[in-house]
Amino acid sequence: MNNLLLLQRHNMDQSKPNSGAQHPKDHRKQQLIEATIHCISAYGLSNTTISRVTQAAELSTGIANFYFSSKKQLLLETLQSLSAEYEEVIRRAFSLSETPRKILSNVIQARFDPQIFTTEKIAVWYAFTSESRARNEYMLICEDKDTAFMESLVGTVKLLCEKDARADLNPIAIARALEGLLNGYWEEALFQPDDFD
Amino acid sequence: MNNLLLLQRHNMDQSKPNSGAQHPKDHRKQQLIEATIHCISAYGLSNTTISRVTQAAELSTGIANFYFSSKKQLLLETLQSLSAEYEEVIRRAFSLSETPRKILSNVIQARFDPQIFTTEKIAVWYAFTSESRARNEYMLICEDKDTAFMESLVGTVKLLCEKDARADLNPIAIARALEGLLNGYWEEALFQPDDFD
DNA sequence: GTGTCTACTGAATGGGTATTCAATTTATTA
DNA sequence: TAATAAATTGAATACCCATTCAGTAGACAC
Repeated sequence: MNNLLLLQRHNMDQSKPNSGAQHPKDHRKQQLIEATIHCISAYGLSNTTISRVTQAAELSTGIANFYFSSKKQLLLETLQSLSAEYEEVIRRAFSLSETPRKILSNVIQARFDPQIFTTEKIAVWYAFTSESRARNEYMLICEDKDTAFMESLVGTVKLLCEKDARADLNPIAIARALEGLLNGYWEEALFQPDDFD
Repeated sequence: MNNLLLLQRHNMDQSKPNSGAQHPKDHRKQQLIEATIHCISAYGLSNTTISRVTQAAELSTGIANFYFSSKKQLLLETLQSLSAEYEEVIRRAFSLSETPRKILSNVIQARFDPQIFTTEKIAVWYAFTSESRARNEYMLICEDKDTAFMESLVGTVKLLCEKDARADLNPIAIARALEGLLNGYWEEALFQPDDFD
Protein backbone atom coordinates (compact mmCIF):
# COMPACT_ATOMS: atom_id res chain seq x y z
CA MET A 1 0.00 0.00 0.00
CA ASN A 2 2.79 2.41 0.82
CA ASN A 3 4.35 1.61 -2.49
CA LEU A 4 1.11 2.40 -4.21
CA LEU A 5 0.85 5.84 -2.70
CA LEU A 6 4.45 6.62 -3.48
CA LEU A 7 3.85 5.53 -7.02
CA GLN A 8 0.85 7.80 -7.34
CA ARG A 9 2.73 10.77 -5.98
CA HIS A 10 5.61 9.99 -8.25
CA ASN A 11 3.35 9.94 -11.27
CA MET A 12 1.58 13.11 -10.28
CA ASP A 13 4.86 14.91 -9.86
CA GLN A 14 6.09 13.79 -13.24
CA SER A 15 2.96 15.09 -14.92
CA LYS A 16 3.66 18.69 -14.03
CA PRO A 17 6.70 19.36 -16.20
CA ASN A 18 4.81 18.03 -19.24
CA SER A 19 2.72 21.19 -19.49
CA GLY A 20 -0.91 20.51 -20.35
CA ALA A 21 -0.30 18.06 -23.13
CA GLN A 22 -0.52 15.03 -20.85
CA HIS A 23 -3.31 14.89 -18.29
CA PRO A 24 -2.85 12.96 -15.05
CA LYS A 25 -5.38 10.47 -16.43
CA ASP A 26 -3.02 9.61 -19.26
CA HIS A 27 -0.38 8.59 -16.77
CA ARG A 28 -2.52 5.86 -15.33
CA LYS A 29 -3.46 4.71 -18.80
CA GLN A 30 0.17 4.58 -19.84
CA GLN A 31 1.04 2.75 -16.65
CA LEU A 32 -1.60 0.13 -17.40
CA ILE A 33 -0.52 -0.15 -21.02
CA GLU A 34 3.05 -0.81 -19.94
CA ALA A 35 1.88 -3.45 -17.49
CA THR A 36 -0.15 -4.99 -20.32
CA ILE A 37 2.91 -5.17 -22.57
CA HIS A 38 4.81 -6.84 -19.78
CA CYS A 39 2.05 -9.40 -19.18
CA ILE A 40 1.51 -10.27 -22.84
CA SER A 41 5.22 -10.84 -23.15
CA ALA A 42 5.48 -12.85 -19.95
CA TYR A 43 2.27 -14.91 -20.11
CA GLY A 44 1.12 -14.67 -23.73
CA LEU A 45 -1.97 -12.90 -25.02
CA SER A 46 -4.21 -15.83 -24.09
CA ASN A 47 -3.08 -15.78 -20.46
CA THR A 48 -3.09 -12.03 -20.00
CA THR A 49 -5.80 -11.24 -17.48
CA ILE A 50 -6.96 -7.97 -15.98
CA SER A 51 -5.98 -9.29 -12.60
CA ARG A 52 -2.42 -9.95 -13.76
CA VAL A 53 -2.14 -6.59 -15.48
CA THR A 54 -3.37 -4.59 -12.50
CA GLN A 55 -1.14 -6.60 -10.18
CA ALA A 56 1.87 -5.85 -12.39
CA ALA A 57 0.93 -2.18 -12.26
CA GLU A 58 0.56 -2.45 -8.46
CA LEU A 59 -3.00 -1.18 -8.63
CA SER A 60 -6.38 -2.59 -7.71
CA THR A 61 -8.45 -4.90 -9.91
CA GLY A 62 -11.11 -2.37 -10.69
CA ILE A 63 -8.76 0.26 -12.05
CA ALA A 64 -8.57 -1.20 -15.55
CA ASN A 65 -12.28 -0.73 -16.17
CA PHE A 66 -12.06 2.73 -14.67
CA TYR A 67 -9.60 3.92 -17.32
CA PHE A 68 -10.59 1.61 -20.17
CA SER A 69 -14.14 0.73 -21.19
CA SER A 70 -13.21 -2.93 -21.46
CA LYS A 71 -10.32 -5.36 -21.65
CA LYS A 72 -10.71 -5.33 -25.44
CA GLN A 73 -10.17 -1.58 -25.42
CA LEU A 74 -7.12 -1.86 -23.17
CA LEU A 75 -5.55 -4.33 -25.60
CA LEU A 76 -6.39 -2.19 -28.60
CA GLU A 77 -4.90 0.94 -27.03
CA THR A 78 -1.83 -1.06 -26.07
CA LEU A 79 -1.34 -1.96 -29.72
CA GLN A 80 -1.99 1.62 -30.79
CA SER A 81 0.56 2.88 -28.30
CA LEU A 82 3.14 0.43 -29.61
CA SER A 83 2.36 1.40 -33.18
CA ALA A 84 2.64 5.13 -32.50
CA GLU A 85 5.97 4.63 -30.78
CA TYR A 86 7.31 2.51 -33.63
CA GLU A 87 6.24 4.98 -36.29
CA GLU A 88 7.71 7.87 -34.35
CA VAL A 89 11.13 6.23 -34.07
CA ILE A 90 11.20 5.24 -37.73
CA ARG A 91 9.82 8.59 -38.92
CA ARG A 92 12.54 10.41 -37.02
CA ALA A 93 15.24 8.31 -38.72
CA PHE A 94 13.82 9.13 -42.15
CA SER A 95 13.32 12.80 -41.48
CA LEU A 96 17.01 13.41 -40.83
CA SER A 97 17.44 14.71 -44.34
CA GLU A 98 20.91 13.71 -45.42
CA THR A 99 22.23 11.47 -48.16
CA PRO A 100 20.22 8.35 -49.06
CA ARG A 101 23.04 6.21 -47.74
CA LYS A 102 22.92 7.98 -44.39
CA ILE A 103 19.13 7.70 -44.23
CA LEU A 104 19.32 3.98 -44.87
CA SER A 105 21.90 3.59 -42.16
CA ASN A 106 19.78 5.61 -39.76
CA VAL A 107 16.68 3.55 -40.50
CA ILE A 108 18.54 0.32 -39.86
CA GLN A 109 19.83 1.79 -36.61
CA ALA A 110 16.30 2.85 -35.75
CA ARG A 111 15.03 -0.70 -35.94
CA PHE A 112 17.42 -1.50 -33.12
CA ASP A 113 16.54 1.61 -31.13
CA PRO A 114 16.13 0.46 -27.52
CA GLN A 115 12.76 2.20 -27.43
CA ILE A 116 11.25 -0.30 -29.89
CA PHE A 117 13.77 -3.15 -30.06
CA THR A 118 12.86 -4.83 -26.81
CA THR A 119 12.22 -8.52 -26.34
CA GLU A 120 8.98 -7.63 -24.59
CA LYS A 121 7.71 -5.35 -27.32
CA ILE A 122 8.66 -7.73 -30.11
CA ALA A 123 6.77 -10.54 -28.38
CA VAL A 124 3.74 -8.26 -28.17
CA TRP A 125 3.95 -7.42 -31.89
CA TYR A 126 3.99 -11.12 -32.68
CA ALA A 127 1.02 -11.71 -30.41
CA PHE A 128 -1.11 -9.06 -32.08
CA THR A 129 0.02 -10.01 -35.57
CA SER A 130 -1.06 -13.58 -34.94
CA GLU A 131 -4.50 -12.45 -33.78
CA SER A 132 -4.91 -9.89 -36.53
CA ARG A 133 -6.71 -12.33 -38.80
CA ALA A 134 -9.44 -12.63 -36.21
CA ARG A 135 -9.62 -8.93 -35.31
CA ASN A 136 -9.80 -6.36 -38.04
CA GLU A 137 -8.77 -3.51 -35.73
CA TYR A 138 -5.47 -5.30 -35.12
CA MET A 139 -5.04 -6.10 -38.80
CA LEU A 140 -5.19 -2.47 -39.88
CA ILE A 141 -2.57 -1.39 -37.37
CA CYS A 142 -0.19 -4.31 -37.91
CA GLU A 143 -0.41 -4.01 -41.66
CA ASP A 144 0.27 -0.28 -41.49
CA LYS A 145 3.38 -0.79 -39.42
CA ASP A 146 4.95 -2.87 -42.18
CA THR A 147 3.75 -1.09 -45.30
CA ALA A 148 4.62 2.42 -44.15
CA PHE A 149 8.13 1.29 -43.34
CA MET A 150 8.51 -0.67 -46.57
CA GLU A 151 7.35 2.17 -48.82
CA SER A 152 9.87 4.59 -47.37
CA LEU A 153 12.54 1.95 -47.51
CA VAL A 154 11.89 1.22 -51.18
CA GLY A 155 12.07 4.94 -51.95
CA THR A 156 15.41 5.33 -50.22
CA VAL A 157 16.91 2.26 -51.84
CA LYS A 158 15.70 3.51 -55.21
CA LEU A 159 17.46 6.84 -54.66
CA LEU A 160 20.60 5.02 -53.63
CA CYS A 161 20.54 2.85 -56.76
CA GLU A 162 20.08 5.88 -58.99
CA LYS A 163 22.82 7.82 -57.27
CA ASP A 164 25.25 4.94 -57.71
CA ALA A 165 24.00 4.37 -61.28
CA ARG A 166 23.11 0.78 -60.52
CA ALA A 167 20.10 0.35 -62.79
CA ASP A 168 20.73 -3.40 -62.79
CA LEU A 169 19.53 -3.72 -59.18
CA ASN A 170 15.89 -4.15 -58.19
CA PRO A 171 15.16 -1.67 -55.38
CA ILE A 172 12.00 -3.46 -54.30
CA ALA A 173 13.78 -6.80 -53.96
CA ILE A 174 16.64 -5.18 -52.05
CA ALA A 175 14.27 -3.36 -49.71
CA ARG A 176 12.37 -6.59 -49.12
CA ALA A 177 15.51 -8.54 -48.34
CA LEU A 178 16.66 -5.80 -45.99
CA GLU A 179 13.33 -5.69 -44.22
CA GLY A 180 13.38 -9.48 -44.00
CA LEU A 181 16.88 -9.40 -42.55
CA LEU A 182 15.80 -6.87 -39.92
CA ASN A 183 12.71 -8.91 -39.07
CA GLY A 184 14.99 -11.91 -38.73
CA TYR A 185 17.00 -10.15 -36.07
CA TRP A 186 13.80 -9.16 -34.32
CA GLU A 187 12.60 -12.73 -34.26
CA GLU A 188 15.96 -13.91 -33.02
CA ALA A 189 15.65 -11.57 -30.08
CA LEU A 190 12.54 -13.53 -29.08
CA PHE A 191 14.51 -16.74 -28.72
CA GLN A 192 17.87 -15.46 -27.57
CA PRO A 193 17.45 -12.64 -25.07
CA ASP A 194 21.24 -12.11 -24.99
CA ASP A 195 21.79 -10.82 -28.49
CA PHE A 196 24.01 -8.31 -30.27
CA ASP A 197 24.45 -6.48 -33.54
CA MET B 1 -25.45 -36.03 -37.29
CA ASN B 2 -25.58 -37.78 -40.64
CA ASN B 3 -22.51 -35.89 -41.67
CA LEU B 4 -20.80 -37.05 -38.55
CA LEU B 5 -21.44 -40.71 -39.25
CA LEU B 6 -20.32 -40.39 -42.83
CA LEU B 7 -17.17 -38.72 -41.62
CA GLN B 8 -16.42 -41.46 -39.13
CA ARG B 9 -16.90 -44.23 -41.69
CA HIS B 10 -14.82 -42.29 -44.12
CA ASN B 11 -11.99 -42.01 -41.63
CA MET B 12 -12.19 -45.66 -40.65
CA ASP B 13 -12.04 -46.74 -44.26
CA GLN B 14 -9.00 -44.60 -44.89
CA SER B 15 -7.16 -46.10 -41.94
CA LYS B 16 -7.03 -49.59 -43.44
CA PRO B 17 -4.64 -48.96 -46.35
CA ASN B 18 -2.14 -47.35 -43.96
CA SER B 19 -1.07 -50.72 -42.54
CA GLY B 20 -0.61 -50.66 -38.76
CA ALA B 21 1.39 -47.47 -38.63
CA GLN B 22 -1.66 -45.28 -38.02
CA HIS B 23 -4.23 -46.46 -35.50
CA PRO B 24 -7.86 -45.41 -35.84
CA LYS B 25 -7.30 -43.33 -32.70
CA ASP B 26 -4.80 -41.21 -34.57
CA HIS B 27 -7.46 -40.24 -37.05
CA ARG B 28 -9.59 -38.59 -34.43
CA LYS B 29 -6.56 -36.87 -33.00
CA GLN B 30 -5.57 -35.58 -36.41
CA GLN B 31 -9.14 -34.44 -37.05
CA LEU B 32 -9.11 -32.48 -33.80
CA ILE B 33 -5.68 -31.03 -34.55
CA GLU B 34 -6.88 -29.78 -37.91
CA ALA B 35 -9.93 -28.22 -36.29
CA THR B 36 -7.62 -26.58 -33.77
CA ILE B 37 -5.49 -25.09 -36.53
CA HIS B 38 -8.60 -23.74 -38.16
CA CYS B 39 -9.87 -22.20 -34.92
CA ILE B 40 -6.56 -20.60 -33.93
CA SER B 41 -6.39 -19.06 -37.38
CA ALA B 42 -10.00 -17.91 -37.35
CA TYR B 43 -10.39 -16.76 -33.74
CA GLY B 44 -6.84 -16.38 -32.44
CA LEU B 45 -5.14 -18.47 -29.78
CA SER B 46 -6.82 -16.54 -26.97
CA ASN B 47 -10.31 -17.20 -28.33
CA THR B 48 -9.78 -20.82 -29.27
CA THR B 49 -12.01 -22.86 -26.98
CA ILE B 50 -12.58 -26.60 -26.74
CA SER B 51 -16.19 -25.97 -27.59
CA ARG B 52 -15.26 -24.18 -30.82
CA VAL B 53 -12.71 -26.81 -31.79
CA THR B 54 -15.07 -29.73 -31.30
CA GLN B 55 -17.83 -27.89 -33.12
CA ALA B 56 -15.49 -27.25 -36.06
CA ALA B 57 -14.66 -30.97 -36.06
CA GLU B 58 -18.39 -31.76 -35.90
CA LEU B 59 -17.93 -33.79 -32.75
CA SER B 60 -19.17 -33.55 -29.19
CA THR B 61 -17.68 -31.35 -26.47
CA GLY B 62 -16.29 -34.21 -24.44
CA ILE B 63 -14.27 -35.74 -27.25
CA ALA B 64 -11.27 -33.45 -26.84
CA ASN B 65 -10.56 -34.65 -23.31
CA PHE B 66 -11.05 -38.23 -24.44
CA TYR B 67 -8.20 -38.04 -26.97
CA PHE B 68 -6.07 -35.41 -25.26
CA SER B 69 -5.36 -35.23 -21.56
CA SER B 70 -6.04 -31.50 -21.54
CA LYS B 71 -6.44 -28.46 -23.73
CA LYS B 72 -2.80 -27.64 -23.12
CA GLN B 73 -1.84 -31.02 -24.52
CA LEU B 74 -4.06 -30.54 -27.57
CA LEU B 75 -2.36 -27.25 -28.33
CA LEU B 76 1.10 -28.69 -27.84
CA GLU B 77 0.39 -31.64 -30.15
CA THR B 78 -1.05 -29.22 -32.71
CA LEU B 79 2.24 -27.36 -32.74
CA GLN B 80 4.21 -30.61 -32.90
CA SER B 81 2.12 -31.77 -35.83
CA LEU B 82 2.75 -28.51 -37.66
CA SER B 83 6.45 -28.73 -36.91
CA ALA B 84 6.77 -32.32 -38.14
CA GLU B 85 4.96 -31.45 -41.34
CA TYR B 86 7.18 -28.42 -41.95
CA GLU B 87 10.38 -30.34 -41.34
CA GLU B 88 9.24 -33.17 -43.58
CA VAL B 89 8.53 -30.84 -46.51
CA ILE B 90 11.84 -28.99 -46.12
CA ARG B 91 13.83 -32.18 -45.52
CA ARG B 92 12.44 -33.68 -48.71
CA ALA B 93 13.56 -30.62 -50.70
CA PHE B 94 17.08 -30.88 -49.31
CA SER B 95 17.38 -34.63 -49.75
CA LEU B 96 16.90 -34.43 -53.50
CA SER B 97 20.64 -34.67 -54.00
CA GLU B 98 21.39 -32.60 -57.07
CA THR B 99 23.46 -29.51 -57.67
CA PRO B 100 23.55 -26.88 -54.88
CA ARG B 101 21.76 -24.49 -57.21
CA LYS B 102 18.95 -26.98 -57.72
CA ILE B 103 18.73 -27.73 -54.00
CA LEU B 104 18.42 -24.04 -53.24
CA SER B 105 15.68 -23.69 -55.81
CA ASN B 106 13.87 -26.70 -54.39
CA VAL B 107 14.08 -25.36 -50.85
CA ILE B 108 12.65 -22.04 -51.92
CA GLN B 109 9.87 -23.88 -53.73
CA ALA B 110 9.30 -25.98 -50.61
CA ARG B 111 8.60 -22.90 -48.50
CA PHE B 112 5.65 -22.28 -50.81
CA ASP B 113 4.53 -25.90 -50.82
CA PRO B 114 0.74 -25.82 -50.37
CA GLN B 115 1.09 -28.31 -47.54
CA ILE B 116 2.84 -25.75 -45.33
CA PHE B 117 2.29 -22.39 -47.07
CA THR B 118 -1.30 -21.85 -45.98
CA THR B 119 -2.70 -18.67 -44.51
CA GLU B 120 -4.16 -20.75 -41.70
CA LYS B 121 -0.94 -22.52 -40.84
CA ILE B 122 1.15 -19.36 -40.98
CA ALA B 123 -1.26 -17.64 -38.61
CA VAL B 124 -0.89 -20.58 -36.23
CA TRP B 125 2.91 -20.40 -36.40
CA TYR B 126 2.74 -16.73 -35.46
CA ALA B 127 0.39 -17.49 -32.61
CA PHE B 128 2.68 -20.09 -31.08
CA THR B 129 5.81 -18.05 -31.71
CA SER B 130 4.27 -15.15 -29.84
CA GLU B 131 3.45 -17.36 -26.86
CA SER B 132 6.77 -19.17 -26.92
CA ARG B 133 8.34 -16.79 -24.41
CA ALA B 134 5.73 -17.85 -21.88
CA ARG B 135 5.82 -21.59 -22.65
CA ASN B 136 9.14 -23.33 -22.90
CA GLU B 137 7.66 -26.32 -24.78
CA TYR B 138 6.60 -23.95 -27.55
CA MET B 139 9.95 -22.17 -27.55
CA LEU B 140 11.94 -25.34 -28.22
CA ILE B 141 9.77 -26.30 -31.18
CA CYS B 142 9.55 -22.83 -32.74
CA GLU B 143 13.26 -22.27 -32.36
CA ASP B 144 14.06 -25.62 -33.93
CA LYS B 145 11.92 -24.89 -36.94
CA ASP B 146 14.06 -21.87 -37.79
CA THR B 147 17.53 -23.05 -36.86
CA ALA B 148 17.31 -26.42 -38.63
CA PHE B 149 16.24 -24.68 -41.81
CA MET B 150 18.88 -21.97 -41.54
CA GLU B 151 21.77 -24.37 -40.95
CA SER B 152 20.96 -26.35 -44.06
CA LEU B 153 20.43 -23.17 -46.00
CA VAL B 154 23.80 -21.75 -44.98
CA GLY B 155 25.47 -25.01 -45.99
CA THR B 156 23.91 -24.96 -49.43
CA VAL B 157 24.71 -21.31 -50.05
CA LYS B 158 28.29 -21.96 -48.97
CA LEU B 159 28.58 -24.78 -51.51
CA LEU B 160 27.14 -22.53 -54.16
CA CYS B 161 29.63 -19.75 -53.38
CA GLU B 162 32.55 -22.16 -53.53
CA LYS B 163 31.36 -23.72 -56.77
CA ASP B 164 31.08 -20.30 -58.38
CA ALA B 165 34.37 -19.24 -56.80
CA ARG B 166 32.75 -16.26 -55.10
CA ALA B 167 34.81 -16.07 -51.96
CA ASP B 168 33.88 -12.40 -51.66
CA LEU B 169 30.30 -13.28 -50.67
CA ASN B 170 29.25 -14.04 -47.11
CA PRO B 171 27.13 -17.22 -47.15
CA ILE B 172 25.61 -16.59 -43.73
CA ALA B 173 24.48 -13.10 -44.67
CA ILE B 174 23.03 -14.36 -47.94
CA ALA B 175 21.21 -17.23 -46.25
CA ARG B 176 19.83 -14.84 -43.64
CA ALA B 177 18.61 -12.41 -46.26
CA LEU B 178 17.00 -15.23 -48.21
CA GLU B 179 15.31 -16.63 -45.13
CA GLY B 180 14.13 -13.11 -44.27
CA LEU B 181 12.77 -12.66 -47.76
CA LEU B 182 10.86 -15.94 -47.50
CA ASN B 183 9.51 -15.02 -44.06
CA GLY B 184 8.42 -11.74 -45.56
CA TYR B 185 6.29 -13.53 -48.11
CA TRP B 186 4.86 -15.71 -45.37
CA GLU B 187 3.89 -12.68 -43.33
CA GLU B 188 2.38 -11.03 -46.36
CA ALA B 189 0.15 -14.06 -46.82
CA LEU B 190 -1.34 -13.24 -43.42
CA PHE B 191 -2.51 -9.83 -44.58
CA GLN B 192 -3.24 -10.43 -48.23
CA PRO B 193 -4.93 -13.80 -48.71
CA ASP B 194 -4.81 -13.36 -52.50
CA ASP B 195 -1.09 -13.52 -53.08
CA PHE B 196 1.29 -14.84 -55.72
CA ASP B 197 4.93 -15.57 -56.40
C1' DG C 1 -14.19 21.12 11.10
C1' DT C 2 -17.65 20.11 7.54
C1' DG C 3 -18.79 19.18 2.94
C1' DT C 4 -17.86 17.92 -1.68
C1' DC C 5 -15.32 16.18 -5.43
C1' DT C 6 -12.26 13.01 -7.52
C1' DA C 7 -9.46 8.91 -7.60
C1' DC C 8 -9.37 4.59 -6.33
C1' DT C 9 -10.56 0.07 -4.07
C1' DG C 10 -11.83 -4.85 -3.83
C1' DA C 11 -15.56 -7.93 -2.69
C1' DA C 12 -19.55 -9.52 -5.23
C1' DT C 13 -21.82 -10.77 -9.60
C1' DG C 14 -22.52 -13.15 -13.69
C1' DG C 15 -21.08 -15.24 -17.82
C1' DG C 16 -18.02 -18.38 -19.90
C1' DT C 17 -15.12 -22.45 -20.31
C1' DA C 18 -12.28 -26.83 -19.30
C1' DT C 19 -13.14 -31.04 -17.50
C1' DT C 20 -15.76 -35.01 -15.72
C1' DC C 21 -18.62 -38.93 -16.01
C1' DA C 22 -22.91 -41.59 -16.21
C1' DA C 23 -25.58 -42.82 -20.00
C1' DT C 24 -25.91 -44.01 -24.92
C1' DT C 25 -24.52 -45.63 -29.27
C1' DT C 26 -21.62 -48.41 -32.12
C1' DA C 27 -18.33 -52.22 -32.98
C1' DT C 28 -16.58 -56.77 -31.83
C1' DT C 29 -16.75 -61.25 -30.24
C1' DA C 30 -18.88 -65.70 -28.91
C1' DT D 1 -28.50 -63.30 -31.73
C1' DA D 2 -26.74 -62.08 -27.27
C1' DA D 3 -22.99 -60.38 -24.63
C1' DT D 4 -19.15 -57.62 -24.13
C1' DA D 5 -16.03 -53.97 -25.17
C1' DA D 6 -14.96 -49.55 -27.19
C1' DA D 7 -16.14 -45.07 -28.71
C1' DT D 8 -18.84 -41.14 -28.16
C1' DT D 9 -22.09 -38.01 -26.13
C1' DG D 10 -23.63 -33.82 -23.59
C1' DA D 11 -25.48 -32.28 -19.29
C1' DA D 12 -23.48 -31.22 -14.80
C1' DT D 13 -19.54 -29.44 -12.18
C1' DA D 14 -16.22 -26.41 -10.68
C1' DC D 15 -13.20 -22.96 -11.73
C1' DC D 16 -11.66 -18.61 -13.70
C1' DC D 17 -12.16 -14.07 -15.09
C1' DA D 18 -14.18 -9.43 -16.81
C1' DT D 19 -17.01 -6.19 -15.08
C1' DT D 20 -19.71 -3.67 -11.60
C1' DC D 21 -20.54 -0.66 -7.87
C1' DA D 22 -21.08 0.60 -3.11
C1' DG D 23 -17.81 2.23 -0.24
C1' DT D 24 -13.12 4.40 1.25
C1' DA D 25 -9.48 7.83 1.19
C1' DG D 26 -7.37 12.01 0.11
C1' DA D 27 -7.54 16.99 -1.76
C1' DC D 28 -9.47 21.24 -1.69
C1' DA D 29 -12.81 24.92 -0.48
C1' DC D 30 -15.07 27.55 2.88
